[in-house]
Amino acid sequence: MQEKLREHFEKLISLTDEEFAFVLSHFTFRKYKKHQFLIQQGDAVNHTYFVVSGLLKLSHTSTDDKEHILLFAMEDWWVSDDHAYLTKTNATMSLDCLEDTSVFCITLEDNQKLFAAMPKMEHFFLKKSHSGYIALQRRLLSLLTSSAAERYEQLLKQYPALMQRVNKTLLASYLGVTRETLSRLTS
Amino acid sequence: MQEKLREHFEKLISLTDEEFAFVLSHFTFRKYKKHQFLIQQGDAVNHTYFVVSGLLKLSHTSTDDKEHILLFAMEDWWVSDDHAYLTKTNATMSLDCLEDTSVFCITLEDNQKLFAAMPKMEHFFLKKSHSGYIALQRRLLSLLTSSAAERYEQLLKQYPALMQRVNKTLLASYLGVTRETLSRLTS
DNA sequence: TTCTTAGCGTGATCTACATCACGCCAAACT
DNA sequence: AGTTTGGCGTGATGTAGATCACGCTAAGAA
Repeated sequence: MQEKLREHFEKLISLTDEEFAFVLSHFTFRKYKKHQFLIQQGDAVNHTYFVVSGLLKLSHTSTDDKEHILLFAMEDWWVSDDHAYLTKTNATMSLDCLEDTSVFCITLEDNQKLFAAMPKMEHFFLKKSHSGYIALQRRLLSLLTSSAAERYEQLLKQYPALMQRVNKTLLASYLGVTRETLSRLTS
Repeated sequence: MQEKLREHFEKLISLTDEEFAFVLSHFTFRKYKKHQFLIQQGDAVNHTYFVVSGLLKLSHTSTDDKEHILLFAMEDWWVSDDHAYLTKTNATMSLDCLEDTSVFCITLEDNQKLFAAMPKMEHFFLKKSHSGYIALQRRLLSLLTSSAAERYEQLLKQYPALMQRVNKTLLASYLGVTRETLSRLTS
């Protein structure tokens, strides 16, 4: 369990046992059931989360009550409403479980303490942030350049595992089309 | 000129004269004319750029020859084809000047040296990366939730200065609509 | 068991936006 | 001065995808 977290860090940086123990002391382990919310749109956001197992969705519900999915967070992903988390403002997004899920979470204060004490953790998160940024850019381009059918293909290629775990209504919402349109694309 | 760069860093971290001199030694100052390319789609990407003055566009041209704009980089912005820069792969985007532009640029190697020597620079870039990520998320949501007219409004509000500096064809391409559609929205 | 609800497909219709095709004007070459 | 080019508006028409409205099936809940 802790091993998952450690292995995850050690993909990019190396840690002694003492260092990892120190890092770990800043995190809390938690379990959630399917349908539970980690973040509710409108509420405060106290943590950022590392997914040990399970599946979450980060989504925004617009005033016309439509849900738009920013990302599906699977094993080994970091997820939160980053803006709300970093600026201590209220969430504009919700984060909830599509499956039973276990996470390590960390508060902003602990995060800052950890960074101050261990520059290499900042190095780690800079790399993570870069990958996240690049993935988002790719998705933005995909929305700008591709039709719904093409975006679906790309998603299939990039995250084949998702298809087995997420229902089509949610996939459609991630792709930016309606359930009906996605259904017609696949059938 | 160097002052611009220093002030920019000092919005988030503080630097002694010696430290700034050290930082500066990793950068090169360059000037480009309107229509010049800093990055060409398909070529290698050797630098990331800090815009001192002027205006650039980062864009991707798809196989059907349509240009899609990822961002307009104004004064004080950092810009590159990040993925190509960080992984030393070929650019999938172009970066070119909409106005005469001056920049500080840095290679990946110098960047890494700088980070290794000065953790606080890594701290600085982590914050920048976070803001970039958050801005991209906002834009993604805007594409998912809003009509062309609404996106135009939002852009007006967020970057009023852009309207004076960028022609409508490019604005349309940033918004993800055709020139004609944008024209009909505004008239 | 029966009732309710979630997931999915599908037809009919509607609409935001794209595409194609003009014309006008002002800037910029030659 | 004349000619080309870029920027912009606008009409007519086409189309991807939304919306509304069904019905079917399977899984939970009472």
